[in-house]
Amino acid sequence: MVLRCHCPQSSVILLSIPEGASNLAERSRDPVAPVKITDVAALAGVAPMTVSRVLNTPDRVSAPTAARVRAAIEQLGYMPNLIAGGLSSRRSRMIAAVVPTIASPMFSAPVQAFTDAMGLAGYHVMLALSGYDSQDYEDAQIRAVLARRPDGLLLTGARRTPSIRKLLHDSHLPVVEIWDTSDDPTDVLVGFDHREVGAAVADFFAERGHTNFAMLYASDPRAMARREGFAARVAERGLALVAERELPAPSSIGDGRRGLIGIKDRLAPRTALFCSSDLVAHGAITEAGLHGIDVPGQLAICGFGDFEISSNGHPSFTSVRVDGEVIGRVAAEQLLERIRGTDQPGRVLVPFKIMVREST
Amino acid sequence: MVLRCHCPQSSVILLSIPEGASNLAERSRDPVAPVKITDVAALAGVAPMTVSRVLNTPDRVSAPTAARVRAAIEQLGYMPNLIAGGLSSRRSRMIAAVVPTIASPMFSAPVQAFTDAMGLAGYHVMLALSGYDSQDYEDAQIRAVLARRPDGLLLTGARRTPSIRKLLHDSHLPVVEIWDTSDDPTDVLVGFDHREVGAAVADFFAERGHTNFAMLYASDPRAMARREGFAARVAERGLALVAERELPAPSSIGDGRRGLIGIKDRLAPRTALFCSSDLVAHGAITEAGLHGIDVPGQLAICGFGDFEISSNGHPSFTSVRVDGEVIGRVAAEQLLERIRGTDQPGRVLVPFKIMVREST
DNA sequence: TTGTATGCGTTATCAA
DNA sequence: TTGATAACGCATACAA
Repeated sequence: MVLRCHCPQSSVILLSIPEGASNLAERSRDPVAPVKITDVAALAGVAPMTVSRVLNTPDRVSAPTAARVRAAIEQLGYMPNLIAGGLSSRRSRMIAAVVPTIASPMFSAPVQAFTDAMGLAGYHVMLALSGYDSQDYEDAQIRAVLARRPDGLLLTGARRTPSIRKLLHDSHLPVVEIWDTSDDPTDVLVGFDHREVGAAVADFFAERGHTNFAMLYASDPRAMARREGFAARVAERGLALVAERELPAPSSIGDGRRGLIGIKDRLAPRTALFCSSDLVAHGAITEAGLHGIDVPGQLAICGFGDFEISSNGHPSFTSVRVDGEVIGRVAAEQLLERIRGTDQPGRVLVPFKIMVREST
Repeated sequence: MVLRCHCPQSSVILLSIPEGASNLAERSRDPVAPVKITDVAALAGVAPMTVSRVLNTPDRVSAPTAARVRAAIEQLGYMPNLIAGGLSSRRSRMIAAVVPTIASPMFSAPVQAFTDAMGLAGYHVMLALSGYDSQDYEDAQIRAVLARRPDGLLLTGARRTPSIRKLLHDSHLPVVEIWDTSDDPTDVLVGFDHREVGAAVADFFAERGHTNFAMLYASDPRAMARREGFAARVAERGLALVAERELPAPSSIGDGRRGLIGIKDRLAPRTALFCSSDLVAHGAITEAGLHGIDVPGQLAICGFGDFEISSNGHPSFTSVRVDGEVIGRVAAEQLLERIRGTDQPGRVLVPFKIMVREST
């Protein structure tokens, strides 16, 4: 027997089946009755509520009773049903995380740290990927996860549509927004100002004597905010933005290479280029090398993200460091405090820092 | 007022609160009674069951009734409670994914593709990160997610401890294991044989006339399987493995650099190096350049993963391509078929391919 | 410290 | 096609 794969792009897939291996083929429609709390209670000779207490509030149970209950749990292999518990207690112990993608370190790092930190506190994280294409899709993802009755939400960015904002308000759910800032966040926020980042990079270049600037930026809201801050500061200083180019979001190394090709004829003899991510910067540096453009002599380059490639590649390149892991961990802390009701909503602004390396 | 952050490693965090912004501070302990199915039913003048049918099996409801119900849903902003629905129907419409990390493209790509594909089918994905440190921790993560009563599981690799294997069998849950293969998978499997990969790379090098081999490998089970396949094939051919070094898992570019330093004194004049990931390969190439070791003249290098840096960096380098997105998408397909009961368990072996570039 | 009664919001099942 | 009833498995609230 040969299994068929309905995946159009994967015509190259080889298929096979295990020979005589024992597996779950015999899955029945009538699964073994799973052990429930009443079974444990019966075996331990206590009320179901006592079993529940052993699991949730052990200090309110006497030691000998608890021991009997634990023995029964062990013997039966009891595993509490958190769906039922969640319905009853109205606390799902789940958090929904809505991020554009986890294919970029920009978001995989905070999501990883957030998931780890929430896991330690007994929460599971549901992942919803919103992409970069449409606000409607993000809104739909938020609505969809709300049907799971999460105990809290992690959202990316601080720009919400009015209907989603109203929905979140009415739900009274703790919400942490990351990777951006706003004067009027939905609830808690852990992020930084992307316009400030752009301005800081412009200042950094200007202070090193640059007068000609360029930018390669992805077409996502935050990359565009960095671009605006950069361009505005260049203009304030009366300097020249000689070239810029918008790239797809999220942008890849290849986009950076293509981007550099797109702007290279407009570069001044000594230009300072700000790239909206380290992947773009790496691509731009690679392509510059192939065209004999000297970095940093003719072209100084600053990336964003401080991914490992900026420091451990060769040549190393200057990049704006924002610690995604810290954002994820602090977001978890803040959300947990909101869930426990021990804290007021607020903004946590995380610092960014320009890591100066060989490319500038 | 200044909020304090309890995050020890993040002493550099600046804190502030929004001024006069409207947010969720007024979160009450008695949230607005959420709209439930009975409210919709009352407004539409039907039984709750009819509302449920409009949502879940619309073809079993007459058009006019369905229209009235939909109007009521719209008017009240009703959002079904999937926790309650899950308890009643015994189907949570959630899948748990247990992967070591999403910080590496090795796993973020399949998880992303899997999450997207399952989302289209109405499933949400719960993420559990198992790390690389201990089997016990992975087992604990699997047990923890089972308490959520997922409708299926995505697990990484094909090596399960006996107790987990028994637990999964007894649960009768569809399980898809990815990124490895086994003669005796738990249920469905979408992966490939890492020993074969190692052997194929050894063959590739040998056919190009190499007689001296080296390896840098991460200390995770699959990277070690690639190493075994590589070393075994080198031995079979009667050739020499002149140097190898184990690196932390997951390994970074920096690990690759340090790894190369560790083996460089033992390299033969013409050595073929297999690295367990493209990050390691990139680090090794970078470090080789700094030591004046010519790639590929003195040192030929092959990576694993075919991450973008292998093709779009400079110099480009040879790498083993395995399409993580395809693995994720096919894993979703297979799991959905198992959930629907329309397919038998089996293995899908995805192909790998050596992408030859400038480093060999 | 432990137990009892009740409800969480939905869907399976059967009857009309 | 629609409705009534009874779970689903657990935790809240109160009583003992």
